[in-house]
Amino acid sequence: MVKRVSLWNAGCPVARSLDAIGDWWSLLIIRDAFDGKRRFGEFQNGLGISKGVLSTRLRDLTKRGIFETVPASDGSAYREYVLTPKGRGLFPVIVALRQWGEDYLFTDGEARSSLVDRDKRAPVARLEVKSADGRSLVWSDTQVTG
Amino acid sequence: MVKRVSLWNAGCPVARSLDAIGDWWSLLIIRDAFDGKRRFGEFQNGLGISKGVLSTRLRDLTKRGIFETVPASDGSAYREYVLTPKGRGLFPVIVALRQWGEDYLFTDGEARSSLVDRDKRAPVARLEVKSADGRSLVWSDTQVTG
DNA sequence: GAATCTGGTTCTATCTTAGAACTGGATTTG
DNA sequence: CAAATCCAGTTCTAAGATAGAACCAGATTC
Repeated sequence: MVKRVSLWNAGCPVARSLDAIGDWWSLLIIRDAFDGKRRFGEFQNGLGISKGVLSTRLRDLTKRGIFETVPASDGSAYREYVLTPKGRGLFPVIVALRQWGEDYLFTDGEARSSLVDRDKRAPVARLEVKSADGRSLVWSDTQVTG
Repeated sequence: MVKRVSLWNAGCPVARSLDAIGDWWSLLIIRDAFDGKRRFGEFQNGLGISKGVLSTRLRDLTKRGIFETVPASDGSAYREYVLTPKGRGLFPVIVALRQWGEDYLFTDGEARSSLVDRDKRAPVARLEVKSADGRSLVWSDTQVTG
């Protein structure tokens, strides 16, 4: 990500993460990759994003090591975009965003998608922030140091 | 959040969350609120953000119920911005971003801040995505339905 | 009471996104 | 096998978001 105030020098991991993926579209593209999309046209159709923006974002995310391109899985001459391990490391971020949205942005009974465990078909458990020895923590139990 | 393609109608909690907080600055403002900042000037000095953008963002986040304004804690005539329970619900999102950044965006030994448990001073545990019955899940163990 | 601080508002310039047209290679179809 | 269509982009213009500075009025400090 260029241009804007750089958040890189912050010494804060949150700021560095947002420097990499904090534009309007990147996390949605990453979400779609987790949902199985791989082809340029799949991302574009699913998101309703302009092709120019998608192209720029995919290029940047690939440069940052979040995506890589591989030969298309159907044997055609095209290439597909898949998440690297670094990209897959963003799964808790996507889950956290999903759960916050579920809690606060949908009314009871409103139709929405769910994230489930493939085996049991049960919704994934709520994410919990915990201490090293397993206690559940709310934000006021924590502190940023350094 | 106005203007851009609205992500609200998506039926996807991730998209709705990003509709609310997916601009360049909101999560950083929210991070600073978790770090204890309350005053307009504190946010502005800490972030190095233009006052016009900060003003617009704080107003929008307040309208969305993520922040509320309260009388200043020092008894002056000013007001302060504090997170609502809805805003505090974003703590796992901030922690997830922090942990991804720690894992992938800092080199070994590079100085950075840490999130610790106030009591024990130990770093907070890694977030884990789990099934309803407690198994640890990677993204390929999960599926979006609906 | 003057100086300074505070929390904005307003303005211009630059970057990001929206949307459409264009392009050349790949694939499909008749 | 050639024409039609699909695919993955590139390029362009217009509108919105951000960067940065100037301005302003009320609050606070000295």
